[in-house]
Amino acid sequence: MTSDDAAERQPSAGHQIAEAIRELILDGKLTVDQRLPGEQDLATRFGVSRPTVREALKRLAAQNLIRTRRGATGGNFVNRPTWSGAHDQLVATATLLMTMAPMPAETVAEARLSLLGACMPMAAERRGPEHLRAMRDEVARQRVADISDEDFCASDVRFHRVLVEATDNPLIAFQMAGVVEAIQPLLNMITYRERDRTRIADWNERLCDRLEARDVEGALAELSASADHTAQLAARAQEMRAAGGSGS
Amino acid sequence: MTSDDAAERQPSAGHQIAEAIRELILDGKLTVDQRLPGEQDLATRFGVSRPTVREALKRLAAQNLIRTRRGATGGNFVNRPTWSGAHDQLVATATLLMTMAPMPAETVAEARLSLLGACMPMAAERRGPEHLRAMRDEVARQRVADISDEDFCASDVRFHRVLVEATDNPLIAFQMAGVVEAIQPLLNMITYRERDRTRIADWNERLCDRLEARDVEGALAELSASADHTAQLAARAQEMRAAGGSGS
DNA sequence: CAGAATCAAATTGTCAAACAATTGATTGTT
DNA sequence: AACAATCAATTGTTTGACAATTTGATTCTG
Repeated sequence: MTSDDAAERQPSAGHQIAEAIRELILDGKLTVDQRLPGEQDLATRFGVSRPTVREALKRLAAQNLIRTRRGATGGNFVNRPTWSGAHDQLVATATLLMTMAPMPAETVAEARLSLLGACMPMAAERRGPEHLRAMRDEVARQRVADISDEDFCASDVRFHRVLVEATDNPLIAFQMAGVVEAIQPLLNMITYRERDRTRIADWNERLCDRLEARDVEGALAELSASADHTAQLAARAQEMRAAGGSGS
Repeated sequence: MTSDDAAERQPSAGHQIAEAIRELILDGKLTVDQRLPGEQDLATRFGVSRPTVREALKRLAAQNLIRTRRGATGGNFVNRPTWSGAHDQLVATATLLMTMAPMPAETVAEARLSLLGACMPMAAERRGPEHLRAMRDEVARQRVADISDEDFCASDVRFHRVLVEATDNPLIAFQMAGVVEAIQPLLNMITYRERDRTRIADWNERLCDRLEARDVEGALAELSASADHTAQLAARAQEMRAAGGSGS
C-alpha cells in the first residue's frame, strides 16, 4: 500500500504535518477560531523540531487556513474562510494561469460571453439603483479622453464587478471572480491597444440602459455584440502578429 | 515610507520574502523552470537566516509556485502553472468555503442552475460520442439499486465533469470546477438523503437525450426542472430542521 | 579503452539551543 | 480605584551543526 509513496517520493516531514493539520481542520476536528497547541508542543507531539513544525504552519498560513499572533495569548488559530479571502485566492490562481499559460483569444472571449451571459437574467431582475449608479459612474470615467490604459482597464473591471454583484448571489459573484478579475483585463489588453475604448464605453452604457429597463434579451444582445467585436480585434491582432509583427 | 508598515502591522520577514519572490515570478523576472539561488545564498541576499528563507520558500511551495528537489543539481525551481494544479487549488478553495460558510440552499441551487445553464449551448453543439457514452455510463451506475451514497455522489460529479468538458473550452471547464466539484456534492448531500436518486438519474438521462439531439432548449428545461425539484427538497429539509429537527 | 563501482560535492532536510520581540496578564504603587 | 511597571507566554529569528539525497567525477577493474 505504502509502496507508492515510498517509490515515488517521500514527502518532507513539514509537508506531512501540514497535511495532517489540514485534514483535522477540514474534518472539523479543529473548529474555527480554535487555538492550535504551541509550536513547541506540536513539535514534541509530531516528534520533530520546532523549525520543522513552523514550516508546516507557514504552509497552512499561505493557504489562509490559519493565522498567527504573537504575544502572551498568541498562537496559531484556525481561520474562518471568508468570501474575500477565497475571492483573492481564486483571483490569484486565475491570474497566474492567464498570465503564464496563454490560450486562443477566442476561447477567452467565449468563456467571458457565456459566463457573463449567465448573470444577466439575475442582474436585470435584481439590480438596484445603486448598481446602475456605480456602473454609470464607471462609464463616465471611461469616457474621459486622456485616461491611462491602466485606469481604463481598472474601471472596466470595476464595472463588471458591480455587474456580477447585481445578481445578489454571493456564490455566483465568487465563481465569476476569475472572469471579472483575470479574463476581463486580458481582453482589455488586446482591446485598448486598438483604441476602441469609446466603443467599449458605448456598449457598457447600453448595457446599463438594458439593465435599467430589466431587458434581459437586450442586455444579452449587447454583450454578444461586444464579444463579436472583441473576437474580431483578437483575430486581427493575431493576424498582425503572424504576418509582420515587427512592422510598426 | 516605511511608516505604513510599522504603523499597521509588521509582516514577518518570511512573509515579506515570500511576497518579494512571488512578485519576481509574476513579473517574469524569474521564468518557468528557472532555478532560484540556493537557500544559503538567498539568506545572505535578504539578510536573514536560512530557516527564515525556508519558511518563505515553503509558503511559495504551498501555493504551487515553486517545487523543490534535493541533491547536487537540486534547488528550488519556478513551477509552470498547469490546468490541473489550478483546478485542484480552485476546488480546494471552493470546497472549504462550501463546507465552513453555510448558505441558503436556494443560493446554491440558483448558482448551479445559472452557470451550468451557460454551458449547455456549447455542450449541445460540441458534445462528441465519447461524451455521451461517458455520461450514459454514469447514469447506468446511478441506477444500480444498492449503490452507496458516496458512490452515487461521485458518479454525479463525474457526470457533470464530462458535461462541462463537452463545451470543449478549457477555460470554462476551469471556471466551472467550483460548481462541479463543490456545489454539486453539496446539493447531492441534501438530495440523496431524500432517496430521490432515481429521479436524478432520470433527469441526467433525459439531459443526455437532449444533448444527443443537440436540443439546447430541451436541455435547459431539464436542468431547470431538476433545479426546481432540488429547491423544493431543500426547502422541505430546512423546514424540518426549523420545526422539529430533533424529532427523529 | 570501456564500463562499473566508489567517492566527493552540492543542496535541501532536520535538529538543537538560545535570544529577541510582542502582547496580554499580574502586581505593585499612588 | 486607577495607573504604571514588571512578568510570563508565545511566536520570530539566528547560529551552527549534522543527516539524507542526488549528481557527477574519479578510480578501479576487466
